[in-house]
Amino acid sequence: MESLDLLASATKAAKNLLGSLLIRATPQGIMVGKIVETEAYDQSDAASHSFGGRTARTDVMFGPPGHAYIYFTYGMHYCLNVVCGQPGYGSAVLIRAIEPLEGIQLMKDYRQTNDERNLTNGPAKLCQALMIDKQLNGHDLSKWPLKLEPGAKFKPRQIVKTTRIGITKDSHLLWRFYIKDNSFVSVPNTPI
DNA sequence: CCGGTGATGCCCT
DNA sequence: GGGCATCACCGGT
Repeated sequence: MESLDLLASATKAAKNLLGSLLIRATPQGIMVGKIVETEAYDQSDAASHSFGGRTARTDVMFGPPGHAYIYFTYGMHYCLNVVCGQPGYGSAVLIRAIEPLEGIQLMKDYRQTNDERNLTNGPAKLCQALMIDKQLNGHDLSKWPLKLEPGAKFKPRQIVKTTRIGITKDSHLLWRFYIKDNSFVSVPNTPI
């Protein structure tokens, strides 16, 4: 996982994570997806959960890189982040969308839909598809049952850099990154 | 296709 | 008690 350079800043790690693979094992089978959309968050940034300091909820964000920070929001949804940066500094990369590669029928079962385009094109949708919830908060992503592995590399011209979704503070920052022309991106062509 | 809105529970002020 | 790193559904176009 060294090649992902997760000790880097959140914005750099967010770009590095594009194309890497998320691999999930459940009793029902294995699922694999390629990360196609990410957002960076760090403690200098008012939109970040780590802004304003370490709390019980955000503790994992301040821990070692390569672990999963999973939070619960809007009373019903989970979202997955990959912790990055130096331990002690609260930063992470939100995984906003993946492209389903393997175990697609299982993802459809967990999502209770047959619409492949709508399976994993959003942070809460991909958690539901991969059966990810708070039980995996703090999990080391080099280990089963949820692994992160390096995958395809993308050139800068293949990566779109734009504003983050669903925030109000520091909303001008261009801290969202996605793979150009990939049909599993949650919100393509955001006007800046 | 698009914008508006209700669901629903936890955390922090 | 307010606000939320969201989603599905609804109605008008």
